[in-house]
Amino acid sequence: MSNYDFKAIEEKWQKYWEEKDLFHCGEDASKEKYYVLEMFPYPSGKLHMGHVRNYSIGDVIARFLKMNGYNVLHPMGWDSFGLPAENAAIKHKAAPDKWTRDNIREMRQQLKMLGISYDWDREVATCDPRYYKWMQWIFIQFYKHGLAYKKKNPVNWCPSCQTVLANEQVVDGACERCGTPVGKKELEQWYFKITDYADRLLADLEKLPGWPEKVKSMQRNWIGKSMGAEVEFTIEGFDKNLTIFTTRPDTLFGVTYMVLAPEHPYVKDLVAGTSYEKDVADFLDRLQYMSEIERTATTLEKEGVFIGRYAINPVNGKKVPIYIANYVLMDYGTGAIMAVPAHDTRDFDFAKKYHIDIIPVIDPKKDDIDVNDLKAAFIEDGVMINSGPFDGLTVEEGKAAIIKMIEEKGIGKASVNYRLRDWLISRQRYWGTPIPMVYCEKCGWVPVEEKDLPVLLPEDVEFTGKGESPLKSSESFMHTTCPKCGGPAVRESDTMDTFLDSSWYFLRYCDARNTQKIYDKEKTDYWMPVDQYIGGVEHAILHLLYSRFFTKVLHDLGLCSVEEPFTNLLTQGMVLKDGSKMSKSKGNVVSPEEIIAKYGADTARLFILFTAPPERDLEWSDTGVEGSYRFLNRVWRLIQELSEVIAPSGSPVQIREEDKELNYVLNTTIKRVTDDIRERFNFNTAVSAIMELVNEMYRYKETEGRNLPLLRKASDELVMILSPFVPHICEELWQMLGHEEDLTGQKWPSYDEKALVKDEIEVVIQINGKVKDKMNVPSGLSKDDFEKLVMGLPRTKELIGEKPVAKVICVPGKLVNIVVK
RNA sequence: GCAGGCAUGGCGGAAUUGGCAGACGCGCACGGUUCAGGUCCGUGUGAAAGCAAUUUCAUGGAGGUUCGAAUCCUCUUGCCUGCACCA
Repeated sequence: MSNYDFKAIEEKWQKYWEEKDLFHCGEDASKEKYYVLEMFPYPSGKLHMGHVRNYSIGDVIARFLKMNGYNVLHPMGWDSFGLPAENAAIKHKAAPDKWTRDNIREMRQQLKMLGISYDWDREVATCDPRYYKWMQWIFIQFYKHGLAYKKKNPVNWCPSCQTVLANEQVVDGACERCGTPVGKKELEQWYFKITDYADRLLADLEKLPGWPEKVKSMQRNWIGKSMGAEVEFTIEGFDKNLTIFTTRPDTLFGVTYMVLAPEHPYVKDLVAGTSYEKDVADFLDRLQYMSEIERTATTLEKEGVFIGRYAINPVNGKKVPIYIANYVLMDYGTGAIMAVPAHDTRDFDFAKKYHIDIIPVIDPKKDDIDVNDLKAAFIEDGVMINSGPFDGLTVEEGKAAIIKMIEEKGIGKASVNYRLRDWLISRQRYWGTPIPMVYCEKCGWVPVEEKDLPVLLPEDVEFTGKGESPLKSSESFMHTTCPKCGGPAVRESDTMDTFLDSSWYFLRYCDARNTQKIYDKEKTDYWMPVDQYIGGVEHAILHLLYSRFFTKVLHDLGLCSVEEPFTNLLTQGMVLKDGSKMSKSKGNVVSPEEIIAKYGADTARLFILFTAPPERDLEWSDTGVEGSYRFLNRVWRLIQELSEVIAPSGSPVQIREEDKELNYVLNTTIKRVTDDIRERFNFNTAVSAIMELVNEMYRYKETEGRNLPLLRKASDELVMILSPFVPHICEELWQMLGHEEDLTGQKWPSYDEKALVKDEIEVVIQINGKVKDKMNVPSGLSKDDFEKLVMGLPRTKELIGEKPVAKVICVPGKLVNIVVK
């Protein structure tokens, strides 16, 4: 009897898999393909438990499907551009390149220690010139198709990271990375035209039944589509019309004032030379001292000033005052609104404060609301009033009718607005993909020619951490010639947002070593889409939205057949300790290294897969880990003992009466595990089922005259169905059972339908829906026979007693419910 | 405010189509093995009442549909997540 020496076993099999190159895959038209992908990590240096969870889940799926005959693509790589490497460079004077490569080496080693079945031949690192060459190539395709443009705009600026941020990277007014409050800065930057795809990104969410509702709803929210109308108001004594956006054209007759965003370009001209000029300047001054967070807080008191001008309502010719106010934002809609205090909460508050008229145009038709003395804005459905020819229409009808009218009169049109902004992709940082653009005095912005890619990151740079791209400090990098006219030119010194790098890596995996093209389209056509994508819900908006955008653009450019990259998405829960996320600052980190050293990778994997279903948060438990370790030892002892006595492999199995229970448990377990992995990803219940089988085998092996061929079959199949979860110990046990070939190449066991049916089944007898007794009856009876049998039993008669039977409900094979008066 | 999700023993969680609530594991208790501790093996373990057979209660709360509800419907409470002066 030997002990379960996990360390030796895990090293042995990891080496074996690597030497045999067992997880390498290629296109094979004769097999059904399956692309399983886990979100690639940032190489911070050490794996954490969240990684272990992510990759263990993916590995169960990959190994299971491989055993089920699928051609499985399961790659891994590194999202290796980004700030930490550059900060390390500033702090320790270490080259970002070396720092990153060291970390990758270390983390690759740790991943191998977990025994995840990756095809390492497809490994990519986004900081590798062989990868970012194609990133630059994609940028140029975007540029050539009008999807990349440069624009001067107030942008989000993180004073700590010393770089700009995309809207998506600003969380609660602070930097997503470091938590520093974000400011505004006027800068000329590169943008991607994601707004061109807003409608498709929204509509195609309907094509993703395999995504969690939560993620789809977050994306819908983020895209923020509003249907409404644009209406033009004339301004008294001013030659330009004021265009507003509204979602409530039906309330157009209830407009009592207008509001412009303080930054609205008209404001200056409208007050120039009037007595209101000073009021407006004072108001703008006050706003400037506020941070973005204060400025946009919902709790902020609504404030504004009248600017001395009037607009004319185009539908009734009414003259209404124009205000500027803090609650109207320049970067949504047209930066101007029509205010209908009777039917908008914000307008109502503002009108009350500044004593502006409130004219109801929607009648609530409710007794408890007096239309002419509203206590609050009425924002629900009702019937139009005070609206001339439109009186009597419902809100829905009114919207359509008014839009039709303004379109006919040429004073407005139906319009759609999105919350989504174009994607700001420039970063004033070193450790990212250089933007392959050159500026020439004569020709303007010119893309670098394809033959000159990649534009390599220079090494002679200074890391100051001061607001300007370090690339600027490299003379040799900056000065170049114009690809168009050959004259002197300078390079773009900014690098790309690292979210670009991760928006197409799943395509590159399909043909990761191609040096001639971004990839061979035939290969992506074979592998794409990703059948199962797995990662944390924190990427629900950023990464997943950007990846969908890239896929659609590449599709439109004829580079990709699919329009959606990820068919199924599994968002795994967090790994918690003492109720909160593991973090260094809280001091509640359990390191994977530590657990692997103490119990082995198989125990770590088993614990994580068994303790909670994948979508839920997982509470770390030291005793739970012990339990998983205990179970593996139990399996080890069982198979070790049986391997010495059981019949040889392939012995014919005869099932006798006394073998039926084990045979039943064995077959149901295979069915449960198969279904749990394939249909539901419920690894916790799959493991439970296997534990029950092990318990039954322990019981059965002590019985007299045990069936040795059956025990052989049970042992083999137990090891096989356990192997996707804990592959190392299973390979070892498989070998112990006398098999010459490795377990990884085995075919997943099937179950015998006949063995799933017992001769006798336990049924429940209920009186008025309450369980009164249980009894065994032969299985496979018809409904009538079953009812006759049960009703004829003395025990049933006893339970009914003297009471008259009103009804009998009979579910064959399950229960009989007798309703008595 | 809007949107999405969650709620089951001391704990993690099961219950797949409306059909035995609490599988499996942790923890705990008792017994065996042991010089002893650990390991391992066995038994028990939702609550309350009872010597017991058994009975009653129980899936956040209140109603409802149904022969039958953790599961379906209505309302409600608490928690988590996302968005938010978005016109």
